[in-house]
Amino acid sequence: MTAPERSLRADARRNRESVLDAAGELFARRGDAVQMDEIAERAGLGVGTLYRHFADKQALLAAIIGRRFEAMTALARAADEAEDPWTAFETLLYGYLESAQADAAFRFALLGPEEPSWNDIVAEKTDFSSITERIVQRAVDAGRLREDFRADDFVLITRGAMANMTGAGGWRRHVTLLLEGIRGPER
Amino acid sequence: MTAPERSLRADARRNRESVLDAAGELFARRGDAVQMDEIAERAGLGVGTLYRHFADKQALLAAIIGRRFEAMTALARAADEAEDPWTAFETLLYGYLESAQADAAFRFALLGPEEPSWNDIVAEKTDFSSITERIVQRAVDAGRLREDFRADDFVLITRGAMANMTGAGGWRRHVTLLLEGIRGPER
DNA sequence: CTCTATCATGAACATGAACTCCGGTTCCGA
DNA sequence: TCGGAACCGGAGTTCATGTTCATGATAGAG
Repeated sequence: MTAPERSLRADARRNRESVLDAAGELFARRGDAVQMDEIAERAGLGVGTLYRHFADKQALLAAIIGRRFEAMTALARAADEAEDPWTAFETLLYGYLESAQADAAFRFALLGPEEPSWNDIVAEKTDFSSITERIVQRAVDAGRLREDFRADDFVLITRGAMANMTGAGGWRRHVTLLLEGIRGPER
Repeated sequence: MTAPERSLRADARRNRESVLDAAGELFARRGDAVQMDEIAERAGLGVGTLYRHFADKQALLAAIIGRRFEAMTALARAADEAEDPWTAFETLLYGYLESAQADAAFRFALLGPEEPSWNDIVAEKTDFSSITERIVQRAVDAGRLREDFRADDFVLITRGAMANMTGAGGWRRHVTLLLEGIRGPER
């Protein structure tokens, strides 16, 4: 994901961070629609500098999304700490969705029609998938999720909720409706 | 919706239809991404002719989406014929979603982040909303939908399912998960 | 302090897609 | 059959954005 090799001049490293921060904030707020000049301005740099650090817009976006996925992985790991399986699941689900709500670029990347890869890239770069699988399995084993619930279903409901994030906070309602169909035999 | 006024010359009317057909098919397949030249070529016309009939791309898109919404309204009306409330609801839901699956432009229009209006425009131009409300209410009254289910929730689950239409047929699974949380006290 | 490899800058360029324009064509009523 | 209003075509214009590159600045080792 545009790896920052070793020994970068101090100013260069600083600028790189500025770009990442500016892009992160703008992408989060307005998704892919922000333009390079805008990011440069907000970072207090010239456009050329952006291109010194990232090959093109796509690469910059990828870096940002990658960053978010790392945060998601940390979040999943934390959720997995909970001893109660249902708590773990709920923590993961709501944590994921609240993060998604705050990041339009992330949502668009996952909801867009041209996403052949993101979920796959994630699988290679992080162990988000495997942690999610474990959490789901724990909840299933405890009878808190229907028996046939799979990690793929997590993606499904996640996408569904994200699709309801424009406008009011309808996604919580969506999740509520889902939860009551998701719960297993116990309780 | 770019109303076809009275007395249009025969060739003009014919061409208008060609444009609508071509645009409908292309938009359905690839969404907003198709370009005007492409539509013109497929319709066997010059771009100029497109612009004679539709002010801009947006207007053309609006005409297409409007068309689909009329079809949706017919579908809802038909569903409402069923005497069993649950059958009516299911017919509407699956009919809606199957249509949506066949029309990418429609999906993008509803899922896109810049949709302040579509659902509102629909309310003004068709009575899709009111029919849906009636069908939902019938199902609620019969105890087939949870008591607090509202027409807004229909939009919610519909959006959720549409968000799962890229890739495999995951949307059916999504609906299944939802249904089992949607069903009311009876049965 | 010096020197140079590294970095920054932003006007200029490249690209692509929506839209316009007007000479040529066709329809249709009388 | 004829006149002219309505219509068509598609090359060219416009505009918006991503990307480059020649020039100037600077960090930081020696």
